[in-house]
Amino acid sequence: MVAGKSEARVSIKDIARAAGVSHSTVSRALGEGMLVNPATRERIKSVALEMGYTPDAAARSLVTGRSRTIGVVVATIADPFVAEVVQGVETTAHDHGYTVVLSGSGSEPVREIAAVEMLRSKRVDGLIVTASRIGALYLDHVERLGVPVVLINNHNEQSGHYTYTVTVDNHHGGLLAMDHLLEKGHRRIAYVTGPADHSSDMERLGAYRQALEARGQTWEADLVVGGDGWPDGGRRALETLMARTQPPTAVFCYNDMTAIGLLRAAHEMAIRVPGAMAVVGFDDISLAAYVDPPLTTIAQPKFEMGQLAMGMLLNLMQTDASMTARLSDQVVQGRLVVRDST
Amino acid sequence: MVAGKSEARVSIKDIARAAGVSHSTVSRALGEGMLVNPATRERIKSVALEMGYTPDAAARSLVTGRSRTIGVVVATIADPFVAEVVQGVETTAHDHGYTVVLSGSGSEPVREIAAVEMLRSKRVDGLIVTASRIGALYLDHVERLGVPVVLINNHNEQSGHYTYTVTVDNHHGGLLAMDHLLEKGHRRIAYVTGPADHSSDMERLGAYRQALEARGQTWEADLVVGGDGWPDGGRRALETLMARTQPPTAVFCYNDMTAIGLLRAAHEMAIRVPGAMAVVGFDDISLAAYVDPPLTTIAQPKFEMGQLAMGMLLNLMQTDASMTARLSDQVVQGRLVVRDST
DNA sequence: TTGTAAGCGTTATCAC
DNA sequence: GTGATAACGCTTACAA
Repeated sequence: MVAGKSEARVSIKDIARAAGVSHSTVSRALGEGMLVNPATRERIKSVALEMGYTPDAAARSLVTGRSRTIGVVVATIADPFVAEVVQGVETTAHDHGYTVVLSGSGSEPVREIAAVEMLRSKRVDGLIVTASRIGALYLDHVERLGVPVVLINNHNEQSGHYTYTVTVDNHHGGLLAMDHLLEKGHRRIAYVTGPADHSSDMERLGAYRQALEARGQTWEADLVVGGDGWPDGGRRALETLMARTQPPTAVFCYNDMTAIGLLRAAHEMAIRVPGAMAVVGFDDISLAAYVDPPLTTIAQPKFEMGQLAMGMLLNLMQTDASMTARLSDQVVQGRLVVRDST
Repeated sequence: MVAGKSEARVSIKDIARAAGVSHSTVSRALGEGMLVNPATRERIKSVALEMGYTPDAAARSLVTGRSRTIGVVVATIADPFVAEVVQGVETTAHDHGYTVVLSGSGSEPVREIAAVEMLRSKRVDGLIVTASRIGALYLDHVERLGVPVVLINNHNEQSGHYTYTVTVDNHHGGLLAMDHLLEKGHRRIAYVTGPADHSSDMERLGAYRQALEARGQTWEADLVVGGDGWPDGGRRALETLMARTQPPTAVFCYNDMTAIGLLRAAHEMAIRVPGAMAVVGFDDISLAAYVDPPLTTIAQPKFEMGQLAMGMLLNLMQTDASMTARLSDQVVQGRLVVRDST
């Protein structure tokens, strides 16, 4: 508690007074590339340190027009996949002097709009969005922020000048999963979907169909059942599947959460995995290795995707907005991780 | 894309010009309780809406001295427990017009200090911290922010005027877990610790010992083994435990992550759970119900704890700093959730 | 190399 | 009820 707990905020002017210079000299001395007498610069710096000075971001932002802040919009941070991506974003942001404003939407349009309005008010320099469904209406709202936007695992249906994407190659990943199952000899394979209208779900489903057709099989509508991206959806999906006249011997799930719920339901219904039913997920969330049996899945480089998204955003933010040399959307590859569920 | 995508930011002055009033009238009209002619207020409001006006938080913050922003410092958002708490914080914050700045420290002191410096610069109005270990040095740094701080699941060793806590009753929770095990007839019960020096770990361990002693048993140092709060720590702990001359028949784990790793190791070592070994965790993370066997655990009201912490912070922030009617630290009770691992 | 002055978008204090 | 005017803390021409 000793000293240092000065009640009053110390400003650049206070330092100027204490160092016997003008406040603009202080500003220059504390800045990077500006020309100041090395001697006075050192003096000013030490005075600043002594007085416990911290620049006021708001004041700086007001004049520079840049906040060194980015917004991150997620459906819910309680989704393990999202959390890992955000960690990648946050780490990279901090390494480059950017601050992250987190905004959960719960997928509710109202909250999403409110969140964007708040970010607009905060004058964020960029935006990273991983909310599950990016409606056209919402994207329009986002575009009006006038700042670069990077979407993670979402298709950029409407190609604005400002929005870019980082996505896992869902088609490739889906093929990896299906080929693995097919190679294991499975012929009746089901697919459990994710949340409706999510582009990554549609692509994974597309790969599912294509893999089947490539083997001369036709996909049966009966074997594609709806999930929601959460364990309960997987549990219900299995119940539906087992009620079919001819249940599948394997199931490819939209994501690990779905697969994990399905695994548990299988256990309760005394369906041996992988003996009676093989299951593969998508994401490779950290707990996938700890369920029983450990889950075979398509690993997404989550942390790296966050880093990549933030890296793109950094580029977009420093690039002169007029220089519209369109960066290319980034696609990363998933990796098949074989564990014991197949 | 139509209209509306005005390149230039529209300010209060632009509205004033368009509405034929002074900028201060606009400010009043847009504000809540100020007296303005109802007619002009409506006119101004509609002009503002039409022009797509959004107030500049930085400018406002500069003059009011409040940023309507709070900082949330976590060790890692990839911890499911943390993520759920943060969700509670974020939801409540947004409901009250506050923005959340997220800062991950990775438990590295350097990053933690850097994070605090950044928050200081951003002039956050308050801080919520769930980083695992709050060293005295760090707390000192935090205190110098001069804003209220709420610690989650951390003891407030150093009682500053500004720091309060929200904690689960670790002792009670630990007793719940132990009593459950004891009632099931277990006599050789082990405890797997969490990260070193974490107050919640020490309290849970304290409860472990007390429960044993209350039954006239002495606790054996051999049965308390070190974990780290993550699955691998649990796995290693079980290996250590099974190497003892007389292994335990039950184990109480610092948290669910630890328990889940231990469960997996048990499976691999062909140790039947709960038959040969009962295990109970702490936290009730969402996946606890999905491992095999579903984990018996002490549920913490994570979301509510986040809400509570944010609620306290809201109080502290609006309360005149001088009015030091010390709010009391909040302690919430855990709940025993019996599943199949015991 | 340094100081003076203007201005970023608000709110707040005065007069009128 | 409304309009000047002065801050808030900073960066950035422009002068000296």
